[in-house]
Amino acid sequence: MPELPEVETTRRGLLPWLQRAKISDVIIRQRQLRWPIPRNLKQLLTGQTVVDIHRRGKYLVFDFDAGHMLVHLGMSGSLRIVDDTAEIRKHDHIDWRLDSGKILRFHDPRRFGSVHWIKQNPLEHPLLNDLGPEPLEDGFTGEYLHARSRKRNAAVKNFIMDSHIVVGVGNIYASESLFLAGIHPRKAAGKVSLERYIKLADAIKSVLNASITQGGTTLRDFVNESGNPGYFRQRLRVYEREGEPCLLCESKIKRVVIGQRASYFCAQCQS
DNA sequence: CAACGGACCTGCCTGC
DNA sequence: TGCAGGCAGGTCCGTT
Repeated sequence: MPELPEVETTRRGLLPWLQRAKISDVIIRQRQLRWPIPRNLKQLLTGQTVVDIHRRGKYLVFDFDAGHMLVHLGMSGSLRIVDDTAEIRKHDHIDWRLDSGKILRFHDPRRFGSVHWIKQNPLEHPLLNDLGPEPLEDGFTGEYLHARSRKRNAAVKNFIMDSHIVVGVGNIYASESLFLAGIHPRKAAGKVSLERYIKLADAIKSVLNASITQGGTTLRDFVNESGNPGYFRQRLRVYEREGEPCLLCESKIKRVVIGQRASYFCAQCQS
């Protein structure tokens, strides 16, 4: 499910409900996610107050006085604010009960999501300390992509989906960005020119920002903190549009598999 | 190192 | 109706 825009949408939606909220209880119904939930999560969090919520790549970082909780939504995860009257559905794995009476509820059918605890600097967590730059921040440029890609033979689509190169670009936005930049997804990363990487970096920023504005993309599972979908799906130019006309040249959008992931592009507009 | 396939899971859709 | 197979917003890990 969630790529950067969906995680950011979740963060923004949760913040007003969670900032300065105190955790009164933690209920864990399923410990086996991508990694087991820390056994002492309940003891760590009960009585703690949420100070702030940040995002690093696709991780949400919840700050408490005692440390930081990291949450990854995997492919199908979502975090919602509900109250006591909401029925507990299948795959509602964790509830964080708040003093306010509200509940933060983690739902994840595929269980690729995860929850972690780190006492000190969250950026030093092994899952975060080697991540690439944030695509919406200044350190992310075409020059950077060009420099990192030299001698790399992998498809440029795989290259920009590598979180050690740049975070937050998943399968949807990789296809969308490459379309905007006019680059064929199979082209070797090391053979893309600086000029085109500058276009690509701009395309990534603009696609991610546009999606955040629409509350993200909902293909199947994604819902925001209120249980509502995102609306960027209607704006997708190539993703899941196989056989439909390219919005620029009207030739048929193609679907191919690159690195075991579906990839969509226009053979006329992308080279 | 870089690249690739497999692994982790469930649900839903298609076709026989 | 049932069942097998394929596919889905991720990403770590082990093997080449």
